[in-house]
Amino acid sequence: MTQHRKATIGDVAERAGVTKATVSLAYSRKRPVSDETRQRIFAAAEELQWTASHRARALATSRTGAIGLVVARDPEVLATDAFFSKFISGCERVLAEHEMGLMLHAVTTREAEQAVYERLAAGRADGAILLDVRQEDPRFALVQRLGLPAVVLSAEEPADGETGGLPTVYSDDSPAISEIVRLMAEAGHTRIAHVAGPSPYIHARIRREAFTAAMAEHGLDGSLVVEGAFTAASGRDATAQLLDLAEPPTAIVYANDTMAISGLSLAHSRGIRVPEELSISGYDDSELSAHLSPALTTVSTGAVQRGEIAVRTLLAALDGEESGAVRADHTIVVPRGSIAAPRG
Amino acid sequence: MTQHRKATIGDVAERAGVTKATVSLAYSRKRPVSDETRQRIFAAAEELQWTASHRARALATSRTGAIGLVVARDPEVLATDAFFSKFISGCERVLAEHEMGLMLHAVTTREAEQAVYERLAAGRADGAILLDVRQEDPRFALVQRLGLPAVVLSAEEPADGETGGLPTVYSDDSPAISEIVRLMAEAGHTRIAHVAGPSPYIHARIRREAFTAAMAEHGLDGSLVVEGAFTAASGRDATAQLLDLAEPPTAIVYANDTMAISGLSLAHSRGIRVPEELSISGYDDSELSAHLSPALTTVSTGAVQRGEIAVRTLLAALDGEESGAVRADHTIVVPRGSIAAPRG
DNA sequence: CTGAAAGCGCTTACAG
DNA sequence: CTGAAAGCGCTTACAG
Repeated sequence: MTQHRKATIGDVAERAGVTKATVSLAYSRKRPVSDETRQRIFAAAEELQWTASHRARALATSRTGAIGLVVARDPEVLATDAFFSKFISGCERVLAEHEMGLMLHAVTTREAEQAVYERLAAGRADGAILLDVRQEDPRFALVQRLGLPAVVLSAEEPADGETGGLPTVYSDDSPAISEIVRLMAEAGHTRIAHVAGPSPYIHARIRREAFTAAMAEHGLDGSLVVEGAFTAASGRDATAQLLDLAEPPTAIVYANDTMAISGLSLAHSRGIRVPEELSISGYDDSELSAHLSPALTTVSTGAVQRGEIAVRTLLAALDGEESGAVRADHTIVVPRGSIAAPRG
Repeated sequence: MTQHRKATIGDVAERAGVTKATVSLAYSRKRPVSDETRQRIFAAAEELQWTASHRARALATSRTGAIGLVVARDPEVLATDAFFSKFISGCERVLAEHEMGLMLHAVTTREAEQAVYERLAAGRADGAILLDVRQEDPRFALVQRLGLPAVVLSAEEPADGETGGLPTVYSDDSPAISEIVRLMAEAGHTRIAHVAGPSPYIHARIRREAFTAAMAEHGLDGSLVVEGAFTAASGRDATAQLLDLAEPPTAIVYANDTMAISGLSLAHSRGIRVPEELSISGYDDSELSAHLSPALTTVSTGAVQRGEIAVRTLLAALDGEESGAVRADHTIVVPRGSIAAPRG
């Protein structure tokens, strides 16, 4: 009989000759339990192969023990973007410490996205992390209406009230872009282009603005910008467009590695040597970037650390702590072989 | 008052002048409810902004409404492997139809892996999908001991009892590899090498065996195999090793795109032109593969469809249906420009 | 240090 | 077609 159905806390209590409360307390340590009693309880649990039901615990504590992450990008992009899996593994690291889990949702439409947040709020998760934040992102209001605790991951320090009062983990993408522009400018490049990410994204906008600003600092024209979609296809197209110009750039700053890699490949196919004839840089520090020829100068975004920090911040918020904006300062340029002096 | 705490089914019932059971039934449609009553209930729910608590429902139904996916690969690999995100988005597609979710766990150690499965079994998920299956995978016994329903995703038709009686979704990786070898052999290549995945994985073994068998069919020596780790670094190293041979291969069959791309890049850096001097092929059909120069001949594995099928099979198993082994036949070769006749 | 009871918010037989 | 009640398996005040 005990063989077939899963043991419950009641079975353990009975076997140990105590009450359910005592069993619960023996594990949670929220109240002292005598050593002897504890031994009996643990032994009984062991024999019955009992572990507390997450479902029952969730109802009793009003805590699900999971946080939600919804990604609204195309699976193709997800696949090639180095950020997500690093970020997720950072999240997992700290979730595991708390025996919590990550509910991942991949959505492709706005309606699906909204439905997912509603489900998360209905008890599928205790909170959520908002990625790929857009200008005046409607999710800020949505999670608040739903009463779903959330932290937002941003690429710039949020202005007051910008994220609707949600705790924000941010890293400033600007300095890295400035440094790359500086590397190129100091190498002697004057015609430098930027292949940006989709403009609604804050991180894409920040990188683009940082590019333009840095160009100005060096007295260069920073208006040569083409908008890509973070995909290999768009990186290739944008690069073709730039190389077809009457006066093509001698250096290109890409907003992510995927676009940089397909751009590099396109250049090669046209017989344009990198970095001798064209300097390039990526963003994300994907594993591949280090193993290309030339290895790609890119930006490590500390995605793993940011995942850890984002989860810690969310857990703190769940415990009622106010955290406001916390800076995750792990963004650094990784110089490799894809930038050199321009020809002639 | 109703403003602050979330409304419960009891509040809705009271407002609609019915019992909680009727509210529940009005939504689940498990029993007829008169139109008029239903209207009143829906109106009350609307006013109170009520949605059923997943936590309470989970306890009452003994269903969590989520399935577990644990990936035991390095985040770096995850990041570059095109398979996972496609597979996950396939899973999501059908999970969304059932208003279910995906609990994702990234683990790096065997102990962590086991702990995660225990938590899943303790009520964090209704079932799990086993990926990256190894020979005599210990997880088969583990999930059975834990009473956790599971389906396994495999790269060959499972022999009787091989997966411990677990339903298996399989696709045969062999034909695609055979076809690639055929393409290379018919182009005139005789020294063809294989950069394999880690041998404990069944899919890596199958691709390797398929390579050797296909080579034999063409009367060629299929022993030139180097084992990689599915990473860019390992693809680069394996390629260097092969190109350093006294008689280097004229064609290389890689076990995934990431290794092929870094191999391609290494070849370029040595001034070896692809495909003129070296033909190569990948596996996975990553987005990048189509946008390289030359575009990579690769294998589309139908990862999205396999995700869908795996989840459907798992859901069927949860409903008590026997399914045994189901074939997911979506693996096809995607011919592109990276294979040509050998020189001279 | 431990017990007895109520409660978390649903669903599902059991009656009518 | 609907009501009243029990139950899912925990946790947490409340007593002692």
